[in-house]
Amino acid sequence: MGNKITTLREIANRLNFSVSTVSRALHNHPSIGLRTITRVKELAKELNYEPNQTALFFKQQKTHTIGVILPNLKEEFFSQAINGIEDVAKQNKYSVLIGQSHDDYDQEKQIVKAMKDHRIDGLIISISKQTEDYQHITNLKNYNIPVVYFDRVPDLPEVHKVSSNISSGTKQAIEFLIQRGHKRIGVINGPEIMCSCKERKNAYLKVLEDKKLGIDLTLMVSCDLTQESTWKAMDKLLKLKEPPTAIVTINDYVALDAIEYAKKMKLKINKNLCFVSYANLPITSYLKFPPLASVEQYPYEQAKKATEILFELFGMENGETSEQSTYNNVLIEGQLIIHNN
Amino acid sequence: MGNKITTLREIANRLNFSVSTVSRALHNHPSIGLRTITRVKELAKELNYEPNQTALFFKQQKTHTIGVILPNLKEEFFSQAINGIEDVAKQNKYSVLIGQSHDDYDQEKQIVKAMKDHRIDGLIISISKQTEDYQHITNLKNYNIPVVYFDRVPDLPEVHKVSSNISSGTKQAIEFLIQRGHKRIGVINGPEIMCSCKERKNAYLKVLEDKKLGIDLTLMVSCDLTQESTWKAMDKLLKLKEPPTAIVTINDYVALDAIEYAKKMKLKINKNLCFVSYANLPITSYLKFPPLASVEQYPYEQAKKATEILFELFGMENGETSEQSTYNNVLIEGQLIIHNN
DNA sequence: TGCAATTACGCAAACAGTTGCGTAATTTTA
DNA sequence: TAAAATTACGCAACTGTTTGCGTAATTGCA
Repeated sequence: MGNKITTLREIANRLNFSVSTVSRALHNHPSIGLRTITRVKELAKELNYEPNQTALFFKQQKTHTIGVILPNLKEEFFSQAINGIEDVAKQNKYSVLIGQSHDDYDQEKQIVKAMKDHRIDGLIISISKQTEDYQHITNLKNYNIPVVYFDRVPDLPEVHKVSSNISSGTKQAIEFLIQRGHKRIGVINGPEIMCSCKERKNAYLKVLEDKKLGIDLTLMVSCDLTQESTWKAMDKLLKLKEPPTAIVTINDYVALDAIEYAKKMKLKINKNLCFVSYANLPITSYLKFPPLASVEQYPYEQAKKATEILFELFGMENGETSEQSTYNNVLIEGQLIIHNN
Repeated sequence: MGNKITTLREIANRLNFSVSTVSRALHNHPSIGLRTITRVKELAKELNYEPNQTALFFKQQKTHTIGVILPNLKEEFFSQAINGIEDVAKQNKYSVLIGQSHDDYDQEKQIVKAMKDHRIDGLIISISKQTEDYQHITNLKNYNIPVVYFDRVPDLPEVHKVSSNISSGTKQAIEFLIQRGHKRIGVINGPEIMCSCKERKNAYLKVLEDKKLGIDLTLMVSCDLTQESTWKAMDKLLKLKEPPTAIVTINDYVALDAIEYAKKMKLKINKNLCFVSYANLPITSYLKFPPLASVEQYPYEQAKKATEILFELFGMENGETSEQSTYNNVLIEGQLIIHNN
């Protein structure tokens, strides 16, 4: 019943050893006699001794915990990502503290603070769509908490980050549409402050230029990822004098909303109007009207890689506490997946 | 730059006070003079003092952390649930340690151990579909770690749990189908070891009896939630001499797999063969062939309630360390949502 | 048999903070 | 003006574990 938790002292008292001897015995320290080691280990097992991690966390200034902050676990993209993080963490015997920003800057800030207070050893973060300044995050280096960004990464040079290669993904998407004969290709992009959106924009323009299709900036609109703003964006595109015959959307969720709007407007999906997007969510395979194709961004791999980098940083810390000279900026190649319908 | 983390000692040394005075000053202890309090607080602010939580965790034997173990965040049900948990945790200034069992008993055990070692203050868990014995969890009471189960709860009397009222949900589902004229209603249930599955079975039988429809046990098959076993289950049902005209499945994911199988068999979904399930996933609204109806189980509310109970338990702990006389067993009423198609 | 080497263990500090108790210094009271 | 009350602070212990250093006890060797 009142099963007291066993401490080193308890074992030491029972065997008339000092606490330090017991500690060393359990760690097979060479200066402890074999008989002592045996006796200590036996009693430790009998009493089901388990070291008090909080004491260790405190002493070692390490919590064996990493923080993970992402916008929203409801998005399959992120719930896949967290698997990659958990898997690597588990391999390294680390625990995972989770927090969702819900794409809200203030919440993100709060969570970062809570995790810093919790003395996490490192942070993996995909920033909220509202986040424009990163002080609350970069500030963590004052506490020696390394940070690795993934997917939604900031446009800063001196950070570690893993993200999808939006340029090549966009190239694949647009070229796919051009090959299918589309000449007017619209884009529903995300908020300009998101780094990936600039990249998407530039890649889009570059492909059109390379293919000599001519550039019409009215074909490029943006949304803030909500259904409402997506519908507004669709409205703009469909009201053009020459509306697009295909639309590339920032992700599958926006695509679904856009498709819903198009249906309301009595357009035949993937006939009058084609859609291509990013993320390649598994659920699209069950859909009535899925996008024609979607750029798979490998969230599991992105997150896994980010976490691996974080653990590499843990390893390096010992050697050079000073500023590192190199920052990881990993690009994961996307892959356009064409859905058969 | 090498911004050292400020400690109480640092402040004490600079002001020539003792550490204890500084500590008390920061807590507005009445025995500290106003001037001292002011000076201490000023310097603390200047040096950006932040208490070392790991030291506090250690001293107070509390980590202000709750553990959450669930089968899989990929399921929207659970990613909604975690919002409920996070919200309540945040209100109480608690952090959330996460772990996914991936419906694997051994992984669940490992995670429980890791969380116990981490000295979480309490645990919220939805058990894996493989879990038959609960010792690894009930064992936590030896460490004074209270546990609240939710959704997938064990069939034990002396535990705190929150789950969906499967009986009433099932009643709604079956009666809905009967009202629509169905006389042969099949069921694809989950593994018998899952507590909710027994309940579903009993509720099903009871409704049929009440409505005097006659009971044919061949209409009730089970699966282990994988696509493969769902297809096998469908195969059994469809090969009956008199196959069912409607099928109730344990959840929407199984429904989707079952529907896919039915399509392969050239059946007209929701014409030849109707489906009703549980969970009411948001994605079903985008589906080509959604189930006719689905029992909403309010994962957010379930999880929120479970977490609230956990915090109540935290509060009680002080008063009575002995065995509590009452155990929470909350049933959340489900609601059959009929999808318009 | 006496000295060095080795073996086997204990002491105490350190991590950062909280808190019971003790005690100077100041103020109030008679 | 001395005693009592109050104010304002410090000492030290405590949480569990690790680890540098010191030292008895044992062994080896000459």
